[in-house]
Amino acid sequence: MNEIASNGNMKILRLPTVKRLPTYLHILKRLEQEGHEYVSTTALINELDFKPILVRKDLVFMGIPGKPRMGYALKDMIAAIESYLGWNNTDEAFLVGVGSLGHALLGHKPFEENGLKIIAGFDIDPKKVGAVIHGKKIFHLSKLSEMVKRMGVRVGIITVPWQEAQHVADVLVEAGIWGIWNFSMVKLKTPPDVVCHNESLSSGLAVFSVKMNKMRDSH
Amino acid sequence: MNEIASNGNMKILRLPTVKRLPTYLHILKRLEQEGHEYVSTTALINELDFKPILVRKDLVFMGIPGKPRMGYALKDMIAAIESYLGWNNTDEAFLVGVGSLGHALLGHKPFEENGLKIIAGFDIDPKKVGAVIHGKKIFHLSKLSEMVKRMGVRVGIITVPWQEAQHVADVLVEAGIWGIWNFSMVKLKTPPDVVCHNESLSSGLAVFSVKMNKMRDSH
DNA sequence: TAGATTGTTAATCGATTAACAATC
DNA sequence: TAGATTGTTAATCGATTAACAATC
Repeated sequence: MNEIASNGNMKILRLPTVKRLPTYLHILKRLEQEGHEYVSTTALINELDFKPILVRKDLVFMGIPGKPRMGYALKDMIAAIESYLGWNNTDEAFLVGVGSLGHALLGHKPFEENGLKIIAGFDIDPKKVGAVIHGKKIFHLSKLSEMVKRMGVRVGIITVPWQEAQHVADVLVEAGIWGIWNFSMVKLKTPPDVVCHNESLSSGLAVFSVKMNKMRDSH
Repeated sequence: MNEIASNGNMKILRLPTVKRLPTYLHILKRLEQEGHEYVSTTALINELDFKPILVRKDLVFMGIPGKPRMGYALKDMIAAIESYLGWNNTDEAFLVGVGSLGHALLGHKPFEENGLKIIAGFDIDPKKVGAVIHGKKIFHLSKLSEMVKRMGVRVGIITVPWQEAQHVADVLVEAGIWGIWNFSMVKLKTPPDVVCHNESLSSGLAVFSVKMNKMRDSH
């Protein structure tokens, strides 16, 4: 009856749940390091903005069983979440566009712990090509296609200005990439068998701005 | 009857709508620069992942009127969205934690266009203190409180490792900050009159990872 | 046993989508 | 007028919350 919990592949996407998983993971790892073995959802919300029942629903969704009176085994929860996210095996990625955002992502350590290893950067700026940033070499964009093919890289990260984004996506797709994490502000046109996920810092700023305005109004 | 459209203050928050606004804004500005004056929601979705009716609902929510047969006036839409977000007047902000992410945000140009001007950075690393990054000077954390008070800065951006985040938040709150944009992975304990918005790159990566896994499974 | 916690089932809430009348 | 588009009202969908039985 419960298709989700009993289905090992877990094909059903519940985005709100997925977005909460990294937060859970972070807290659970902390608790584990502090020597805990079990945690209850009521204890968890001290570190969390969500209600315990919501956490429980998320865990049911991933098929993680708890023990009445005890809570959930940290080791199992961590393993289940990491496996669900695929963060226990690493994808190699190329990053295109070494501006200030690209620069930061090249050095963002959590990505490597979370199954995404950026192995090189690409740009067209001669001042950047040849440089080594956070230990990763920067190549000219013209090398991208050949290197994707030769090295079998599956993931591309786009941090170029929006005007260039579609062109870069076209090159990546042509080279046979499987997924694109797009930090530019444009909707990319890609074939249906390429995963394309758009990330927008501006959306976060918009929410923050509106919350601030609301607070200001009430003063 | 329609409290939202008729209420100038628009106190009601609809987060999903707010998150879409920056995307609209970006497209609308582009169209305006290309010389268009009006746009219909059906035309808009060429550049968008949403359905036209959803865009229309969002516009009704902000009280932006359209003209049957013509669509919406770009100038009015842009002005209304910017005013709703408060992106037409600028907040000054301090950024704490000049690691690779902080470094990038200091140089992230869209923020300035969107009402958020980072005017200085703070860190405790002697190698960073005194430096100038993307034109912004880096001060020692110990100067933070006094400078917030003296300069009347209202917004703090936290990009320190999670272990330090609560301490930095405490300093900001004590100094009288109004809002905190928190890029660390911990839930900050702040008084109710301080706006605190958490941003998580990991959530984005989680969604991307799960989409990738799903695609892989279907191969 | 008493009590805390899980996990199921049902209720509520809010957002998206559909249908369609109103407008130019 | 005919046709395209807005904007209202209703229907659907999905996520969160509440209530409570099951479990240790």
